[in-house]
Formats: sequence, structure tokens, C-alpha cells
Amino acid sequence: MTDRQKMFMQFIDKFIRDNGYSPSVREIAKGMGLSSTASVKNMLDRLTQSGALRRTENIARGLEKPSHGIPVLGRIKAGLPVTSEENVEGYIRLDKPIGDDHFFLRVDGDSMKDKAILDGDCVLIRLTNQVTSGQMGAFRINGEVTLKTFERTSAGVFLMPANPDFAPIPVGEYDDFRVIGTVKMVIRALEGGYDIEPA
Amino acid sequence: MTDRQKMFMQFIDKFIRDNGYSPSVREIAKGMGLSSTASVKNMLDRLTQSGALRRTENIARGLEKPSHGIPVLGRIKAGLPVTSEENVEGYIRLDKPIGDDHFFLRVDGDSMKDKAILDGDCVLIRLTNQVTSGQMGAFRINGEVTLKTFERTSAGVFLMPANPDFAPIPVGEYDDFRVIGTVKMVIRALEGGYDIEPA
DNA sequence: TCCATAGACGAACAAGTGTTCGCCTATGAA
DNA sequence: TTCATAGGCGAACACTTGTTCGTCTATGGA
Repeated sequence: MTDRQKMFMQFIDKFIRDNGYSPSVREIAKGMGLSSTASVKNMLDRLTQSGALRRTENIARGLEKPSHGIPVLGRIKAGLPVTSEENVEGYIRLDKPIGDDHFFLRVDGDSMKDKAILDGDCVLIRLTNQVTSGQMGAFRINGEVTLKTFERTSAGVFLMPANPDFAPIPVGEYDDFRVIGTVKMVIRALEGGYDIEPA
Repeated sequence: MTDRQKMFMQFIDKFIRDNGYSPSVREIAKGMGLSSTASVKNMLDRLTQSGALRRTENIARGLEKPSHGIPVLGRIKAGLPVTSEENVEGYIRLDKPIGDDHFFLRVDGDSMKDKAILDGDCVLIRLTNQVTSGQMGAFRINGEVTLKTFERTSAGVFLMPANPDFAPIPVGEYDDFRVIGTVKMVIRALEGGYDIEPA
């Protein structure tokens, strides 16, 4: 990609970030200091052809930047620059839409620390009442919400902590018990990485 | 929001997901089985006014769905439905753009397990060579990339594991050493939650 | 009954918008 | 030199698109 093409991409990218919709041909022309819309169309065609941009023809503001997410590097091959293509194992799409049956539960306390979940971590919960033995999830028991591992044994149902300082919680027939959802992901933000926006 | 309004939102949402740009008034009309664009405009005005939709007037395909991310629930107040407004402590925007100076490093091995980072976890690294003592980061030493805590003491510089089975790595004057970046976030996907897309 | 609100019709208008066509310049490789 | 490629101009064209206006129906209070 040429420098000029990078400049176009940056402009389009920023425009989309700022406005939530892509720029029109004339807006790009203006932003890039061009007087002809044909020049823009040429450039868009080049960018589309090289795969840097996705676009639906004849559609107003039909530009998309084909983000494939943030690269995941696995074993890094010696000799190569760290972020080079050869090291990429895959991508994680942080912009992938998640249905509104998901929410994060902020972990309070160390009761799951042996499962590497710490106080302050956020666990992504998917709302469901389907839970199998051994699965981690969020549960409400007698009015209190807790993060535990669900265990069904011959001795009954238990909510198991992952910390010897805490005792398993037996779920009796007369307890007010509800499965809230299962844990799909654990996120821990360090030193101001991904922050939580106030409500 | 009325049922009809929800149907509009769903249509628009799906359209954006499918196409990467928002539908035009006429496309909405067609999709909702309406014959007049005025009906659509009425509805869009209602949705915009109630805050369900964001939109720039007079701009083609200028619709946005105002996602404020995934809610984070902290201490859940008893008596309330779990996902009710009152429980929301904040939001995490998974669709927040991250610059391309970030990448994920897939953790290989248990050398940081006492810091609650497990084999297979993904750590978000921000490329930088600024690192202070006590900070966790990715380092290259003698051709090998490793995730460790950086420690500068009177005895010299060390890369500290968080696992008694591993020994600190002293960084000597003649070692080939480079700071790759610092850890901003830890992500662990459980049972097919957020998956890694193949490269 | 009166009235506000949600929802809808159809036609016409005024911008907005992508595309095309012919032509031009500069750069770098063959 | 010759040629391919990136980048650009300006005007004209045709289609897309949001908006407006008057009118209508149904529903659910007050």
C-alpha cells in the first residue's frame, strides 16, 4: 500500500469512528483536498481491489473497513519481527457483536482464585438456566448472587468455590435457588487497559 | 418502546450487521412491508427522539445504534431482576477501537499461574519499550519471547516468573534483550465464548 | 365525546451521491 | 525511449435518498 493509500484509509477510518457511518465520495474528496470525485472513485477502486477496503457498489456511504480483529500471536518464531504475519495464530474480534443476553459480572472476593479468577475481574455471563455439572456460572441462592462451579453429585447439588478458605454451598430443596447464567469469558484489565465506562 | 418499534430496531440492527452500513429509508420501508417512506421517517423520528437510535439528519444511511457496550454488574441488589438498570456498575465496550500497536499473545505454559494467568490465556500487549519495575510484559531474551514480570533491583535486572517451579531469569549485559510491550489485559475464553478466528 | 398518540398512504421535491468519459502528469522499470 | 501504474481534473448524468405535506385509521384515556 502506498503512502497516499494509507492516508485515504486513515481518513475513512477516522470518519467512520467519528460519525458512525462512512464518508461519501465528495466528503472524501474534500477531506483529502481533491477537487474531482473521479479521483476518489479511482482510489476507492484500488483500495477495494487490494482488499484494504470493502464496499458495496452504487450504495451511498457503503464503505466498510474489513477489520479482522486484533492478532493473536502464539509461539513467536525467532528472527522474525514480533508482529510479522508469520507469527499470527488468529484474531480476536473485540468488535464482534454479542447479544443482549450477555453481561459482565464484576467479581467480588477471592472465592474462585484457584480457578485463576481474582477480585475485580470481570466474567462474561451468558443468561441461561442450562448448566451442567462442573460448569462455572453465576447463581442466585437465597437472595445472594455468587460465582461458583456447579456440581451435581449423588450427595446432592453444590456450588463449589475454588478456594480452600471457602466452603461448598449445598443447594437444598427449600433454598431459593436460580441459575443466572454460565461463564463464557474472563477479562482482567491491568493498569488502565480496557476500562469500564461509568453507567 | 412499542412492539412495532422493537421490530424496526431489530430490522435495522440486522441490516447493519449483515451489510456494514445502515439501511436507507426505502430499504426499511421494503423490509417492514410499508409502501410509504413517510411512515418510515415518522418511525425513525420517534426512535431517535426516545434515544433508541442515533441518526444524522439529511445524511444517507446515517443511522447508528447507540451501543454503550456490555453492562458490568457489580454487587447485585437483592429483590431486583439481575439485569435491571440499578445493578449496572458500568459498561465495557468490546467494540472500542484499539490501535494497531496492540496484539494478543497466547500464553504458553504455566509460568505465570500465581498471577492468575494460565496456559492458553490471551494477554493483550501494547507495544512499547517503556517498562517499570514490577510491571508485567512480554520480553525477548536471547531469541525467546517470554511473559514475565520485570524487576530492577540492586542485584540487577530480572524477569520474574510467578510460579515456584520456574527460576527468575537474570538479564545480563551481554544478553540479547528487548522489551516488546506491557500487559494491558488478560482474556480467557471458556467453552467457546469469544473464539479466536483462524488467521 | 374529545383528544393525544402510534402508525400509515402517496406524491412530489430537493439534495445527496456514485459513476462515467476523456484527458492530463509524474515516476520508475524494462 | 516505451510502457505500466499511481494519482489527478472537470463536467455531465442518472439514480438514490431524506424530507415534506395533507390526509387517513385505530386505540386508549379523560
